[in-house]
Amino acid sequence: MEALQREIAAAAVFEDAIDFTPDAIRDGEALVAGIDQAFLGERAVSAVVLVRGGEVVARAHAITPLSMPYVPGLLAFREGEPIVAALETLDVEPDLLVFDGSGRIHYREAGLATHVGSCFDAPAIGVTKNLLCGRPRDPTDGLAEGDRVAIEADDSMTAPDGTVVGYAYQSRQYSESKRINPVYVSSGHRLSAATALECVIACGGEYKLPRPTRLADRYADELKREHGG
DNA sequence: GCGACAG
DNA sequence: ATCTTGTCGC
Repeated sequence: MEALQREIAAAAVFEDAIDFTPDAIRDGEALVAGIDQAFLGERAVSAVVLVRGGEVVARAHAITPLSMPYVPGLLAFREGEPIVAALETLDVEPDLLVFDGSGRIHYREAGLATHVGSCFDAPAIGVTKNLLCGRPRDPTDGLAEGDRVAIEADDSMTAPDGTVVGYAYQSRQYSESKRINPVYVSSGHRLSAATALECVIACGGEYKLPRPTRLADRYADELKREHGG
């Protein structure tokens, strides 16, 4: 599986190859898909929420059996197929896919966002609440809202040491006493690290996670309740 | 052997 | 991710 990830990484494009801009996302000229999952025993509940100009345009989901356990570094093999099942029920093509998982911030530069984005050859971004690997260029605690810190490749990764593979982004910061952790943003496919971050910022949101991801998160919970849990 | 690890 | 009540703060 590691070998396959290296192939996927080789096919992935970590440069801008998109036909929209972050501003287009703000202006409602781009369709963004937020993707997340919840679990029901040995079944995955995959949720997709399509957002345009901050408004929900459509939702799609799929409940499928899981074939693999969770293994750090191999998340795409567990969640990839279930997510594809949900994406296939869409009747429109999103301009951008935003995943709840890493993109290039991955040992072999092949996180969930890279894996699925590359398969669909669609622009993709990975957003996580915890850092899988890589090293922040500067301390990430105590950042102010809007701050960003580059994440560089470390020796646990195949990318050349020091390569900027993503960013820690302080999307929210309420008070200074009880601090919130930043989110980690990385390109999955057809985006540079910097543009991926700009796209996430353009997605907006009132919470820590970008709006599309947050909405998919809640939709997944809603589905989970409906189907027992 | 020790450390470290998305969801 | 998931199991889970109350609770502190804006």
